[in-house]
Amino acid sequence: MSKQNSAPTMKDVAREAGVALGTVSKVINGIPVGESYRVRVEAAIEKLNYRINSYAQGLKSNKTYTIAVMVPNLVSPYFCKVVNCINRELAKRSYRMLLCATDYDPEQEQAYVIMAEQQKVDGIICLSYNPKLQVSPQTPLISIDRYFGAHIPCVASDNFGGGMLAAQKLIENGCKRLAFLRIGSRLTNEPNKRRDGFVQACEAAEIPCIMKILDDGTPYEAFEDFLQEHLADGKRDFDGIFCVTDALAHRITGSLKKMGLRVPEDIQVIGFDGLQAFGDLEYLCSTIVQPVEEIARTCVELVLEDRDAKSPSLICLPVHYAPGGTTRE
Amino acid sequence: MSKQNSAPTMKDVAREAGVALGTVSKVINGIPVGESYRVRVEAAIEKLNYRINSYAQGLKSNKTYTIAVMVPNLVSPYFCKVVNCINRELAKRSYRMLLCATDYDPEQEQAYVIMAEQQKVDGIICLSYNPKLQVSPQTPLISIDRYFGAHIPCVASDNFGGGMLAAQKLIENGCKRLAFLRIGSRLTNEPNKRRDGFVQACEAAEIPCIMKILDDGTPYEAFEDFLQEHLADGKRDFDGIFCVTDALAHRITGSLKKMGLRVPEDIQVIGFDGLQAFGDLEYLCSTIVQPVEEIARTCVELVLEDRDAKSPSLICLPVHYAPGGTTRE
DNA sequence: TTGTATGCGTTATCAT
DNA sequence: ATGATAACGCATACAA
Repeated sequence: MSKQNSAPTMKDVAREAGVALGTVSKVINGIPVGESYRVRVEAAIEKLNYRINSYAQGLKSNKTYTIAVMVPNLVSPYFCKVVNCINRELAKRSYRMLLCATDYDPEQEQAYVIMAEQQKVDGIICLSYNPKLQVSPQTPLISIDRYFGAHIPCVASDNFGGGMLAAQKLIENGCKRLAFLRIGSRLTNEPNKRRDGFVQACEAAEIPCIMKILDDGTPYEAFEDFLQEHLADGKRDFDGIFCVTDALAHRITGSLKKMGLRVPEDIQVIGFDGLQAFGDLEYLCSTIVQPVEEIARTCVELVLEDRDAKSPSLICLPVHYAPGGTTRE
Repeated sequence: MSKQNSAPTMKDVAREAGVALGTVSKVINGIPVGESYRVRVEAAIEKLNYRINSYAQGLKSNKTYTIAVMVPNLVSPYFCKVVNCINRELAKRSYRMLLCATDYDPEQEQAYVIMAEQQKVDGIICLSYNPKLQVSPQTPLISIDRYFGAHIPCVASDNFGGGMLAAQKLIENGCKRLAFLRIGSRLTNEPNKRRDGFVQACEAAEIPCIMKILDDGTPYEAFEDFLQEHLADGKRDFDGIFCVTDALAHRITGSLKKMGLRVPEDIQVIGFDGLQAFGDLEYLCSTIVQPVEEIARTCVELVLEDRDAKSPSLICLPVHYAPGGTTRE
């Protein structure tokens, strides 16, 4: 199915209306013209079903009303939610969204950046942990969850505070010894602060805390070994677990049940993200909820902001706790 | 953050390399030029960090290498998976994707179509049940899951076959009386055929079958009343349920458990879609799996296909069954 | 207030 | 093989 040619242009409209090209342009852009002219032009537009050519417009005005949004994929519900919210915020402002799914591949990320630059997007919102990402400074760039440098605003949840909150909630609910579980990129990024907050709150409460941190790519089974080691045969090295994401909390809860442990009666589990079944039903586990709508709104506001207004380099938005059945409330 | 001006143009490259504009264009487009010229031009491109301007290119060539993809949202995991797969297929072919989330709102859908036309996209892939959607015939359009007419190719799963398969599997697993549950748009669309296939297979096997079909917007509780009515106090009007989607199967399973019924021991449940937890873990329920990758690939192939090659008006792709713990295997 | 002419960055046609 | 030049569709400065 290839495109048919010959969509009507402004010139066609002008001829149809019997006016000059410039007049048509003025009508379209809301610049006052004589009433009778306006009516004729509008009629011609209607009659020919004229649509302005954004490519000609963009070429001329050097403004494309398009933002590129880069995420690893649309498999993880968190990324989906981020993209969904950003899409809404952009649509509100009549901006278009170019979606770039990178599959965590630095080469694809870089390729998408080049594409976006060629495409003359008005900005890029990117969720990437690739420290070597090169973006020419001409293109406004907003990062989610990773701090690239003072010149690139980063928007994130209050990961540190969220980690603290997780520890506090577990302790409130009666836990005496805690564990922190994480798998993911070892690269510095904002979500890594979840651990720091968690540890600090444990220390403040004088509650012991064990860590198990796996590098990306390690098979999940390593966690099951860890659980066996600390919880098998009635051993209880800890009675509360904070998982770095809801996805991990979900799998860990499954493993615990397979071991014959009851959640939340024997062990309580808290995740992070605030994911819901099918995006809008119950929480998958007790969790620290990220303010995704606010993150999206902030990113969009920043990326569209006038460059002169110097943006903050890091914005952390508040999280909250939501019970989801894996803690004793 | 507004864009800085003055990205280098072909003219700058030509000046830097000391050649004519046309020569630069040829180098970029792989048209043979003298070796020494090529080298100089490439060096200049590198030095200036030149990026071709897609807007100028698109204006000139009337080809934008952009496809608009319209879905209701990125909340439902099924839509996310569709978008994810289409994105991959487009990226493979160096096409860009303009994402349009419509929220099921016909006005937004129509607005997005107009936007896409202005944007001179090379085609639209749309998942919409809006029967009144107007798309000018110049823009190649492919529909997912809804048949609009012979001139608009529709790509869908074999919903009828999937419905049959669901009945067959329930019967194979020992069910004697079945039920079909559905909620959603009453408008004619491909997924409605799931019921027809299910009914036909029940009739062929001489198995009785009860339906409960709710209009969009009806509160979910109507299903719980239905279940009470037919299954409370040891009554067993049916022992197998086919739900029109995994999302519904998930909720129904929860309701059954709340009623004290065991799944799959007392009642077996099959859904439709093939959704997995976090997009890549276990199935949420026993299910008829849609071939989303193939659907995506087919849509992309069709939308990019030469218009002269007259496309089929309906393509149904085969589904398969996957056990997911809500049936007795 | 209306119309004309020029240029945005690229491609393609045409002489050279 | 290379370089000058004319479109593509729109916006705008400027002339009428």
